[in-house]
Amino acid sequence: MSIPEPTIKRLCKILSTLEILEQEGNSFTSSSKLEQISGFPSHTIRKDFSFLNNPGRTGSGYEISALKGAISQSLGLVGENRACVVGLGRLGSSLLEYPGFNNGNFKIVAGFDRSVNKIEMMDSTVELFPAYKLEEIILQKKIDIGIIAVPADVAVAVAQKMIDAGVRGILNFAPVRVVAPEGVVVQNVYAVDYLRFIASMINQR
Amino acid sequence: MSIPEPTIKRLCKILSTLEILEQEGNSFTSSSKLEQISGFPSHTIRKDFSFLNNPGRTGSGYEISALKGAISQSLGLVGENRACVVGLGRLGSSLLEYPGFNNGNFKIVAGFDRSVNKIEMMDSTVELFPAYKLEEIILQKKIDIGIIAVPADVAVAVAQKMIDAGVRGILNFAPVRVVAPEGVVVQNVYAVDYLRFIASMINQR
DNA sequence: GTATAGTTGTGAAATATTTCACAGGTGGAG
DNA sequence: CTCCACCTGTGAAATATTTCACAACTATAC
Ligand SMILES: NC(=O)c1ccc[n+]([C@@H]2O[C@H](COP(=O)([O-])OP(=O)(O)OC[C@H]3O[C@@H](n4cnc5c(N)ncnc54)[C@H](O)[C@@H]3O)[C@@H](O)[C@H]2O)c1
Ligand SMILES: NC(=O)c1ccc[n+]([C@@H]2O[C@H](COP(=O)([O-])OP(=O)(O)OC[C@H]3O[C@@H](n4cnc5c(N)ncnc54)[C@H](O)[C@@H]3O)[C@@H](O)[C@H]2O)c1
Repeated sequence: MSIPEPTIKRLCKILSTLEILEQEGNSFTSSSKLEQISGFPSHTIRKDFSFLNNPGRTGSGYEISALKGAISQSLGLVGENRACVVGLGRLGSSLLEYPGFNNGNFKIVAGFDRSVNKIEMMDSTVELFPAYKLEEIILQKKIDIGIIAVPADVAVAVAQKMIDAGVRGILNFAPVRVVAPEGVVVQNVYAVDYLRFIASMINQR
Repeated sequence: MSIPEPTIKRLCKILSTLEILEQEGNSFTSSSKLEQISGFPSHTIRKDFSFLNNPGRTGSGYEISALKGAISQSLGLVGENRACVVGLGRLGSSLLEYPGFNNGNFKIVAGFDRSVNKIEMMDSTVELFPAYKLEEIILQKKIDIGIIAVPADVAVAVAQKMIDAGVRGILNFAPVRVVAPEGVVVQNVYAVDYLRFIASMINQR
């Protein structure tokens, strides 16, 4: 039985929440605590968990580490998904050290910028390359996911190169709608969309 | 009749798409063209538009500027929503000049950072203030929406100050789940959630 | 004029998702 | 032990959303 998309999105958020709870020293939680933190109703959360295999124990709650495992497994978040960041300006350099990008199932294995100078000056734990090596390195390092942090006018071209080189997913921060062929998953993070959503909730509900 | 939330989110994205189309010199479009760009099925788009008042003309398509107006109006995106950015590091300084934040219904009217030095050195068209003036300026400039771009460990405190000062919406980029009382709309942009969503689509569908 | 290929808008049907209700379990206090 | 307050898991009901189908319209070409 396939998991509904709204459930997948909630599970992704809950996974982050669990990591935060764990960092704070908790090892158990419950659907009602998760409701308080995440805002999703507890019955929805329990229903979501019913797509997992036996994550909790009737009567007591959920053991966080087991729950994390069950969610990761059901979402197919196994193994190590390799990603790269293209465009090492303000946003891109921040993303290189974004906590959580290098935890668990993800690893940033390369950064790219057009400016060779910038690459040489930057000091990062991630290996950096000039932009013209993008396709070569994606193939060589078997990179699955490309993260776009370049100016809008070159974003589509960068996306095309990534697709040609065989990435299977793209996370695009540039204010351009990247489209991809069947088989490549794209998420466009267009910041103004969130502002609009906030404003529409403020102004009408 | 209130607009379904999935429809609202799609309309927000379509609005961005329309702006891009308009910049490219188009003045008409159709649901099938929008399908190609946005990925949403054309019948869903038309159904979404049925919540607006008469945006298009049967037979021909949609006039982009009229459509933009109809969407904005229905979403309550009227007047000028004033916003501020707190934390002017890499992400924050990029957000200050993010195109689209200062277009149409939004205006960034202030930036804040803890480092007074940074504020004095930075050169921006937006007025900048030291962080301790946050509440004062939010009140004075009647700021509706706060954007958080500070490190995770201070994000909750910053959010609380914003709430106390009376913002009605918060867009949080720090990897912390900000919770707010009824009446304050929060959107948490937790980048790793998108990576997880991409990975789960790649690995299972 | 007439065909043709496109278009919108929208009820109704088909699906998907959320909510409800509750059986049944747990653990701690007295 | 009993009581109490909490918990999960899940079918079934209620609701929300998407999809379909098509009448009606428009613009263009010939
Ligand atoms: N979605 C969001 O939340 C969000 C937030 C901030 C910025 N942005 C967007 O992210 C992008 C980057 O913003 P920024 O402020 O970091 O810009 P920036 O100007 O600071 O950095 C852009 C970097 O890209 C590099 N670059 C340019 N062309 C390139 C190419 N063809 N290949 C590789 N590298 C190239 C430049 O050398 C530069 O280092 C912009 O499109 C911006 O609008 C999105
Ligand atoms: N969601 C995303 O897509 C995304 C992307 C990149 C970064 N981030 C997050 O955004 C945040 C900022 O990242 P960054 O790389 O720009 O960090 P940064 O270190 O470059 O900048 C942080 C800035 O916040 C300022 N600051 C610290 N405490 C403050 C306070 N109490 N009040 C006001 N200003 C304060 C600092 O002076 C600094 O200028 C981090 O939490 C990061 O994890 C999110």
